[in-house]
Amino acid sequence: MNLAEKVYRQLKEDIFDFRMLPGDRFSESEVAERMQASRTPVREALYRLERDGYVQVYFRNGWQVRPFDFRYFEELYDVRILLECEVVRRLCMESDRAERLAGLVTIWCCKPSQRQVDPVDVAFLDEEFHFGLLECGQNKQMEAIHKGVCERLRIVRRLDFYEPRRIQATYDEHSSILSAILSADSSRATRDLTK
Amino acid sequence: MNLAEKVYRQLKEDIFDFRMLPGDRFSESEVAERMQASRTPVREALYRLERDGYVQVYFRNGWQVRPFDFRYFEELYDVRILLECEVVRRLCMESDRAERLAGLVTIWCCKPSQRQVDPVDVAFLDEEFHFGLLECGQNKQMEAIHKGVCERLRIVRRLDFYEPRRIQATYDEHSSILSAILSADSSRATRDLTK
DNA sequence: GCTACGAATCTTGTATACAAGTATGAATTC
DNA sequence: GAATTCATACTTGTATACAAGATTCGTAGC
Repeated sequence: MNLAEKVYRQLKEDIFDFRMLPGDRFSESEVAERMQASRTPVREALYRLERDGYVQVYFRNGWQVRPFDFRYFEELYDVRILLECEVVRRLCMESDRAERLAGLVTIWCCKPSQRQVDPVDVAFLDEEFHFGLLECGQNKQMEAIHKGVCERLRIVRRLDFYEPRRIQATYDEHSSILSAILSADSSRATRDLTK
Repeated sequence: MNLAEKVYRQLKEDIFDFRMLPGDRFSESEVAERMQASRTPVREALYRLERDGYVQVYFRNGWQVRPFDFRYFEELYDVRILLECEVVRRLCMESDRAERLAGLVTIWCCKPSQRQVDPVDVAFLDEEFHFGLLECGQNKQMEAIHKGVCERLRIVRRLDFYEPRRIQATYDEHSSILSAILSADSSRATRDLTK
């Protein structure tokens, strides 16, 4: 793996795990020193993160972790739901949807005793659920866009699963969505997805 | 403007205008020499273009303009239509849609004698039409994603407008879509968008 | 003629040096 | 004390040097 790639991932993790807080300012040299690298790969990583929307550069005046913007997250959430609803609608018209959804069904439509309880695990599974839906959609570009949107939402979604009730609700919602799709009830499935 | 930014735009233009053909291989030094710059800004531009999906890098083995992939374009087109239909549906439920669409209406619902005829102009106006729809959607993130999709489609769309019949059809379609939205007929508007 | 091998050349990946602009803070002036 | 000016340190933007790996092509050997 590239050094630039490593730095990119590390920085993203630092932002997701709030080791670098929204609004924090920093310089390329600081990061380079912390990562034991030169400025060149650090700059590559930073410009990638800038395009991803996580940081911004000021002309000859340092970098900043993008401050929180609730409207931004709401809008992304809106796009995520739009894409997922579309895939669900299409899936409801496919005859082989049961096979395509098999993997998700075994994870989410399990007995209550077999449900995961660790917030970190559930957060991960939850993201996989939404990715899994898009994988059924037979449109790689839509999938890629959806993935990008989910990644950008991850920073706020992680916080959700520290309430046990949220975990239970997620299981209930996801199994409901899946059963709705299996019975080709797209309006119920999209309703569940939307709330 | 940055040198890196300039190089980025120039390269993109070169790809759009087929001065660099899909499948062409090239090196950073070649580009640097042609652009009268060093490899540093050229590399920044190339990595941006790679993330945009226009070129790809081979490990210590040069770059290539991404070859044509029709499935790729079809899928992007699918996403574009999905986003536009959604905006149109929402627009049909807004009471101030006439004002928001005013700019587009004056361009597209004009007398036949006032229609543009130059393919390049019409291609530009066409893209502006689709951007314009998304601007009415009140979701900046959706707008940005849509813009990215349209840009990636531009390379194939440019070719469309060298048929005069295509120009006339575009005017007819766009004015039909706009009038459908104005009368809050979302099913007709989305049907027109889809074909 | 065909294969194997190796040097030369090319490529990107990374580090570093320098250029150009920005902010900061101490000294100066009023 | 307040405002201004200027030197200094710090930032990113760019060019260049070097490292490490890939390819190519000629040559030796058969």
